[in-house]
Amino acid sequence: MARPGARLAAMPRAGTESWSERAQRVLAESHRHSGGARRAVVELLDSQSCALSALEIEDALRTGRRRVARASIYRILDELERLELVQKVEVGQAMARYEPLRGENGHHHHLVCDSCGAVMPFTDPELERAIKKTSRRVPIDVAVHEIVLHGACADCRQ
Amino acid sequence: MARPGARLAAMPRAGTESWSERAQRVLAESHRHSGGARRAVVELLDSQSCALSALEIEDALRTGRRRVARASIYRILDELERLELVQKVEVGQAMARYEPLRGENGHHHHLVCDSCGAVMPFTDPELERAIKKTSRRVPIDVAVHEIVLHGACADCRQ
DNA sequence: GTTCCTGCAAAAGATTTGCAGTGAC
DNA sequence: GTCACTGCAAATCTTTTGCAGGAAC
Repeated sequence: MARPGARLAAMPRAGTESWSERAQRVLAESHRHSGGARRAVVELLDSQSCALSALEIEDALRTGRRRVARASIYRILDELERLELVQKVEVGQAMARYEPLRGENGHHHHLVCDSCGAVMPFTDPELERAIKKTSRRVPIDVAVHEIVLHGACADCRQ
Repeated sequence: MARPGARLAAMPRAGTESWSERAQRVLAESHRHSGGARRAVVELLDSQSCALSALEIEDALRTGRRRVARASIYRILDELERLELVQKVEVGQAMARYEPLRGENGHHHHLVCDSCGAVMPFTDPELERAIKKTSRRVPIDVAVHEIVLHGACADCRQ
């Protein structure tokens, strides 16, 4: 998984760097060459507020910035995950979603409407405290946690 | 020797029936015919303490009770999910897992070792209270919640 | 010139679907 | 006998891999 040092390298410097800038920097530090596909994916991810699937990224890039091959998207997302720049989120839709890891501030969890498939972010400090406490007493070294609430959204409820 | 309750056990009522019995009953109520594949899957699920993937179920049934076709397993799991007898659990291993919904008592969440892939159940009443409170204030009608803690298990930590 | 990104195509793995045979009623 | 459950095979969908061409250094 994560390489030793990757976590430190991913730490924001002065707190002034945007996620996109930090991602570009960390990528540059761990690669010899730097191509356009990675930049396109990073910039797209940074412009989103919530998780995207690989196929949504392919679609968005095809009609937008710069076409990027599907295989490259998967490879880039894999790399970003290894560097702890994005988190893979599974919300039970038969495909993975990916979103930037922006540190404490951007940390959130997900609501999923099982009817229309909408995915929305939410935050809750109290829940966060509870889960941190739980993480200390379970028999694994918890690196990340994921909470998904499933139900019917306002539009689908009626 | 007289077994107190034996008669009751033979005539299950709402609060005393096992998950397997309830599942069989609900299935019978919503189907015209009843075949052996469904029974085999339900009994296998009932004998497990944690979530199984469709392919693990196929494997376990092939070497055990009764061979069941993969397509049938997926159809049966789908049906059990629709009837709210099982919950589909996504822990980020590129395949779905399924486990019986046993109500308050059996309710639990999951620890996943990202290194070896092990999946373990855990419970936490305080976390449960926190999540119930959260569920009331989010913009969807929460039906089920899912918490997954990722990390390294004791064996993989070294 | 060398290295390594990237795109393309094929492969792999999980899940779904179509259809025919068998078993339940 | 009829209808529905089940098995088999093929199709679909997401993700991964192998390889060759081209871009970055």
